Formats: sequence, structure tokens, C-alpha cells
Amino acid sequence: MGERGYAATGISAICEHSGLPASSIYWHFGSKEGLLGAVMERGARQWLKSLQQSIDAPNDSPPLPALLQHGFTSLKTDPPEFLRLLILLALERSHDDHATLEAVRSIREMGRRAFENALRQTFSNSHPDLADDIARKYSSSALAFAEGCYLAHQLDPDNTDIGELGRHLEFAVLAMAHDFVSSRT
Amino acid sequence: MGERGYAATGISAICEHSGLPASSIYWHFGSKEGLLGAVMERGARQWLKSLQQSIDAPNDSPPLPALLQHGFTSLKTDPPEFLRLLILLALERSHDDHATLEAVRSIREMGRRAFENALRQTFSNSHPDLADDIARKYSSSALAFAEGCYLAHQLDPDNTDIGELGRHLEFAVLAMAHDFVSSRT
Amino acid sequence: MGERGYAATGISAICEHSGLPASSIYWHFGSKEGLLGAVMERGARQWLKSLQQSIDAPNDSPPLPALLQHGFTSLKTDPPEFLRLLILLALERSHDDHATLEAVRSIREMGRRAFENALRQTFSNSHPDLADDIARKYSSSALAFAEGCYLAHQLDPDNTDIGELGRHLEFAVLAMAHDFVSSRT
Amino acid sequence: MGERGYAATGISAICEHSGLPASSIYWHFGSKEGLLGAVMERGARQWLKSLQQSIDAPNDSPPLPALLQHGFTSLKTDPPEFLRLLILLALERSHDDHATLEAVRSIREMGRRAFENALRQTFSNSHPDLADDIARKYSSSALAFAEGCYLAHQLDPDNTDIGELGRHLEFAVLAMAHDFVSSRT
DNA sequence: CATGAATGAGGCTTCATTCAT
DNA sequence: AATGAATGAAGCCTCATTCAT
Repeated sequence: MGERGYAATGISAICEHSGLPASSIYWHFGSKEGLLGAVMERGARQWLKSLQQSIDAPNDSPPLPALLQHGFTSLKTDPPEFLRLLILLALERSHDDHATLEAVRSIREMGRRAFENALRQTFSNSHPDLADDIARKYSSSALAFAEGCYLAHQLDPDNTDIGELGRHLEFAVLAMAHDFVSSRT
Repeated sequence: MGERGYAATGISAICEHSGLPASSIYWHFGSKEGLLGAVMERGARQWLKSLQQSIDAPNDSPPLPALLQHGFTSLKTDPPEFLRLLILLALERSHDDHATLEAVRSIREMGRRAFENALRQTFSNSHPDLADDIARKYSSSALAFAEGCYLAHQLDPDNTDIGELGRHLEFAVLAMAHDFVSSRT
Repeated sequence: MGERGYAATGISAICEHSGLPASSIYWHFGSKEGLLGAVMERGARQWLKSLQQSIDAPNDSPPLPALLQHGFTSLKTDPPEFLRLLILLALERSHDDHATLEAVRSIREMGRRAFENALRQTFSNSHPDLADDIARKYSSSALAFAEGCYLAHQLDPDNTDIGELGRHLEFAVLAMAHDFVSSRT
Repeated sequence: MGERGYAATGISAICEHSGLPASSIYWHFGSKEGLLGAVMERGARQWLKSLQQSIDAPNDSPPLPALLQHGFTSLKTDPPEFLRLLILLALERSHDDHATLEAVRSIREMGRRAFENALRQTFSNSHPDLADDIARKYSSSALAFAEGCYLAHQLDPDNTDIGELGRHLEFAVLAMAHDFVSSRT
């Protein structure tokens, strides 16, 4: 489903890949949507866990570069198929899929908060009074830009230099934050 | 197709919306993929043309803000359904076809070139010797960030301030460019 | 139609081969069946004419060998696609195709008469009183055997020695005739 | 399929005759061609088996007459629809498939071998040294003639005396064989 | 006489799902 | 917990045919 989209992935294809007959899949998951839900839940749990681990890990580098480096590196080593599926589902508006949209929103919010924390920590020492404002103000844009980098990597992997995108993203976010600092000083 | 994805959009649904019988659609487009190709080409041509026109038009604002303003405004007034389709197709990896991927690549290249031109014009007066380098170096990132803004708008329209994203994007790109200028001076 | 059968030959295929649009074909022949009728009529006329010519031609060899030689040679040099179509149509019992069955019957009758004449001429000198009986008695079997040779040639051209089949057929028919003569003498 | 030809026989027609829904047929046979293959194989196996049984059965008449008698009788009592299908398929040259042609060839080879065996047994006592040569030399022609008889019966049942054709065929084959014996003695 | 466009009916096949075992 | 068999609905597409130009 992560490779072809929900509609284009037939139960029979899943059977061929898993070796199980369709009836077994239905015994386990109840329906095609049930299977999707299970896959999504497992994918989300795994991905978020790995993300949290790497964030919690003791880290020498500054928070924002650390976050970006981890995120962008994982795109190459352990591509989160789950993310692809999530975006696909959100874009495939089956116009009645409240649950999926809610999941997308909450996961994006987690991502945004990761940027928020990274930004706050980055400026908590140098500008303790502005750190909160900076974090709140630019986290959404940072997330959006990061998603753009991910998307570019998906759309045209051969012509996308994901490393440079990451460096540009880091510089851009910090530049915006510094500009904010200047404007308030 | 732009709303539900390629696979999930049946010919019969298209017939109901268009009022034409399926056989007429097949006479015109040959196949479901043919229809997709035609839709993509027309959508891309129209959107890019309108974008170009608004940039070429006698304009008070500088090129990059003009490009961003028009692009991001059109997301609200005349949402380019074809863009969503483009992303969906690229993520739906049923591409034994290869033609679709090629279309995606060429359309993205057009978008990148729009940013390249805007950047070059922006710096052609102040730094004629660096304008080309700037345009080449940052156009890809600018495109990627812009796609991220679009994606954010698609994934969670209610919590996405597209106007602010645009302003941040403009600032970010210019900041990177100015940094490049400083490093070369 | 002679290659694929009536049902398997679409109007569109005929259009591609002829370069004409379907509507032109309908202007000329009225319907798919009309086209079939025209093709059959022309094919029958041509094939029968060529057969008649070769029979009428002054001929040194005895009548039966001459008939067989001409018929079997034409299978290789000028394969009567028309015959294929005729047999196909007769076997494809569209269960309401009186005209086709009638055509088959009349053409087979012509073939049988060719054998009848050849046999009569063969024995008209040596056994003038029995020639008619021989001709009448064995012409049907001769035709059936000959059709079998044709069919074998169609079913498995590579493993079918059409020349030998012809020689065997000639011998077989003459052997039956001679046996008949013996039994009456 | 045996009545109308492969292309003219729709899956829906088969459904009506069998009472099964189309999807069940596809579960069993995979495709229309798969169904064809199964039908052909079963038809051929049954018919040839019954033929072989009646030949192997303790039999008063000599082998060749037994073969012919049983074969030609079965044309009337238990008409082998699969034979008509076989011929139709061979004449319908849609054979990019190649598998069908191979089936045709192997089934004809079985038939030829039946004649070969019958001929060998017929002459194994009287001319043990020539029986093999005779069997090899005339089996193909015997098969071809027999097919012609079958075809004649199909094309024009009313005017075809299948019994007489069988007697003539038997005499013809034996006459050729005896001629061969004479020439070698 | 030619042609581009159109169309309802039906083509073969796959879909997601169920059920008895 | 597994599986072979079954099925109505729907999938994409081609059919033979018509008609205005």
C-alpha cells in the first residue's frame, strides 16, 4: 500500500506477497480498511519510537542540526514507507476518512513540536526571553520546508541532493530566527 | 483523479461527472493512462502559463516575491488540482510506466526554472557576477520548500497559514542568497 | 477473417489493414456480415475461375492426376484463403447461417463433380460401361480424402508432406476404382 | 466453443450454460484460454481413451477395421465436440499463443499413432518384416483421409454417407499397404 | 465517397468479501 | 487459525454501428 496507494493495492497482491490466502487476511483484519488501520498503527508506532529514541539519545551537536541530521539520514537508511502511505492517504481524499486525516494532523503536530523543542533549546541560552516566541513562530514553517525536502526526495530521488537540502533548511530556519532576534533588539 | 488518486478513480466516475459515455472517453484518450496524460499536460501548461504571465506582467514587486505571491495566492483562489495529482502519481509507485515519472520530472524542472529566473532577476542588478550562481544553487531548495508549503496546505489546511509560509519562504531564500553574497565578498 | 475467423476479426482491425475508417467500410458493405458476404463472393469467384481455367487447359497427363496436381500445387503457391474462411464459417455454427451452409454445399458439389469428371474420363476408354458408376461411387470419398489432405496441411504444415499425400490419394482412388472394375468383371 | 468457435463464445454464454458466475469460472481456469486448454485436454483424453479401449478390447475384427469402425461410429453416437474445436482453433490463426498449435500437433500425433499401431498389428503376422515400414509410411495419409471424412461429415452431414466413407477409407489404406508389399516382394 | 466523432452493449477480468470445512 | 471455493459488483476496454459534415 505504501508503494502503490490504497486503491491500487489489491488483496490478491497482498496474498501473493505474504503467502497467505485472502480468507486468512480477512480472519486477521476483518476488511481491507482494517488491514490498512493495522498497518498504519504499527508503522506509526515504530517510526515515532525510533524518532523519539534518537532525540532522547545524549547528543553533542546542537538540537536543530541533530534533529535534521537524524531525520534526513533516516530517509536514506530506513525510508519510512509509513510516511509515504500516510501522505498518500491524506491526498487520496476518500472524502469520508476522518480517522486518517486526524492521524495525519497528530503526527504532523508531533513533528512540529520536535522542531519547536529544537528551536527553543537552540536559543534558550543566548535569548531566553525570545526562545519561546521563536520556537512557536517558526516551527510550522520548518516542518513544512522539511516535508518539502522529503517530498522532493520522493518525487525525483536521482536529482535531489538531500544533504544539501538539509543544510539549506538548517541555515534558513536559523536565519529566520536570527532575523527575529534582530528585530526585537 | 486529483481528488481520489489515479487507481481509485474509475472510468465510470469520470463518465458520471462528464456526462459522456465511457466509449467516447476512450475514443478521445485511448486509455485511462492516456486520459491521465492529457489531464496532466493541460493542467501543467495552464498553471505554469498563468504563473509566467503574472510574473512577466509589469510588476511593482521584485521577481521572487511576485512569483511566490502569485503561486501561493493561486493555491487558494484557483487551487491547482493537477499539482495534487502530480504528487499522488509520483508517490503511487506503480510506475512500470516510466512515462509518468518523466512527466513529473519535467514539470518539476519547469517549477525549478521559475525560481531560477526569479532569483537571477532579483540579483542581476546588485550582483551581476553572482546572480547566475545564486540562481543555480538555491532554486532546487526553493522549489522543495515551496512544495512543502503546498503539501502542508493540503495535509492540514485549517492549521496552515499559507500566507505566513510564503513570507517565510521568501525571507529564507533571500537570506541564503545574501549569505552566499557575503561569503564571496 | 480468413486468418482469425469471423468473430475474432474486429472492424477496427480491418480498418487498420485497409487504411479506411470504419464508416467507409459501412458505407460500402452495410454491415460486418455484408462485408463477409462480399469477401466470400469475390473469393469464390476467383478461386473457381482459376480452378476452371486449369481444368479446361489442354492437358497431356491423365485427368485425375491433373486435377490433383493442380489442386495440391495451388495450395502451396496460391493458398486459397477463401477456403479457410469457408470451412471456418461452416464449423462456426452461428446456427442461423443458412446462406453460408448453402455456399459450402454448392462449392463442395463443384469439387465433387470435378472428381467425378476426372474419374469418368479416366475410365471412359478402358471401361465405357462402368465409367459412370465409378465416377458416381467414388467421387465423394475422393473429395473427402482431398479435404483431409488440405486440412492436414492447414493443421500442421511442417509435418505434412503434401506431395506424398497427393500421390497416396491418387493411388487410393484408382485402387478403389480398379477393385470395382474387378468385382464387375 | 466447439459449436461457435473460441472468439465467438463469450464467457457470459458459458456462464449461462453452466449456471456458474463468471468469477467462479475464473477461479477455476484463470482465463478464457485456461478454460480452453482444460476443455481440450479433457476432451482429447476421454475420446482417445475410449478409442483405445475399444481397440484393446477382445475383438473379432482386425485392428484397422476396428479402429475405423469405432471412430466413425462415435462420430454419430457420441460426436466428439472437441475435434471440431481442435480444427477451429488450428484454422483460427490468432496464435501468438503457440501453445494451442502445440496441443493440436500432439493430439494429431496421438491419432496418427493409433493408425500406425493398427496397421502394424494388421500386417505383423502376414509380413512381419514389412509391418513397421507400412505403419510408418501410411499412417499420416490414413489420418489425413480420416480427418477429411470427419470434415465432410461436419460440412454437409445430410449428403455424407459416413459409413461408406469409412469402408472406402479402410479399403484404400489396405490397398496402399498391399501395393507396398507387392513392390517389395 | 470519405471521415471524425459518438455511443449502448457487451467483452474479459479482477475486486473485496464470505463461508463451509 | 487456516484455507479452498465461491460470488455479485465493478473494473477497464472494445465491439459493431450510426450520423452529421
